[in-house]
Amino acid sequence: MSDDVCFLAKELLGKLLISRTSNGICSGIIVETEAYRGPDDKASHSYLNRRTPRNNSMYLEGGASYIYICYGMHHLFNIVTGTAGVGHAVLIRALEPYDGIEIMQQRRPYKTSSVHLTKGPGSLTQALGINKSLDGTILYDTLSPLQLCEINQKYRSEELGCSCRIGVESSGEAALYPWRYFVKSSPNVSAHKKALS
DNA sequence: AAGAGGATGAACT
DNA sequence: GTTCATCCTCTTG
Repeated sequence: MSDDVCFLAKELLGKLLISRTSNGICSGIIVETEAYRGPDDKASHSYLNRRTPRNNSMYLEGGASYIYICYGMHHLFNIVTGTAGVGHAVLIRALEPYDGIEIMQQRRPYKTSSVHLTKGPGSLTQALGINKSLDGTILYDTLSPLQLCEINQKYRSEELGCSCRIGVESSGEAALYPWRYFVKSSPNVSAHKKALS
């Protein structure tokens, strides 16, 4: 279906993201995502199938990670969803801390409450120790430093919301696409347009 | 070679 | 709600 990456962005809510580093294991439940849909989405780095050294891993087979640096200082973590050569990806915007919370707190330089620990795309990567060296990682391998995992967390459709995406105002019509998905009740979801559904 | 702008977060008013 | 830290990446010349 043409809305595949959007469908998957919603499906990823409730999945567990696990990070394994020399500091230990920690994980969080995905509660906020955004879909970026390949060549026809002006807000996507893969708009018009553009290829640069930065976005190369967006064109990997689905199940890989795409990690890049935003504003020169924040690492943003995406899950590639398309077939090889198609630049579809889902940005992970927020997690609910699940395991290894003390490790995450140690990684966060500011004294943040546990709510803020993994709230926001730049925050969660810092909490899980995600950086560019993990770009292109295969996420379904059980020994991977980054693994996506099914736990039995299901949400009813009325528990989920959607809105337009954050920080893409300059992308014209694409800024209006309702491709941000989130768990309404989660305190870890950014407040931005949380009320829309 | 240079410049503009960016899928942000934290602190402060 | 506003401001600014901070620097990488892409585009243009």
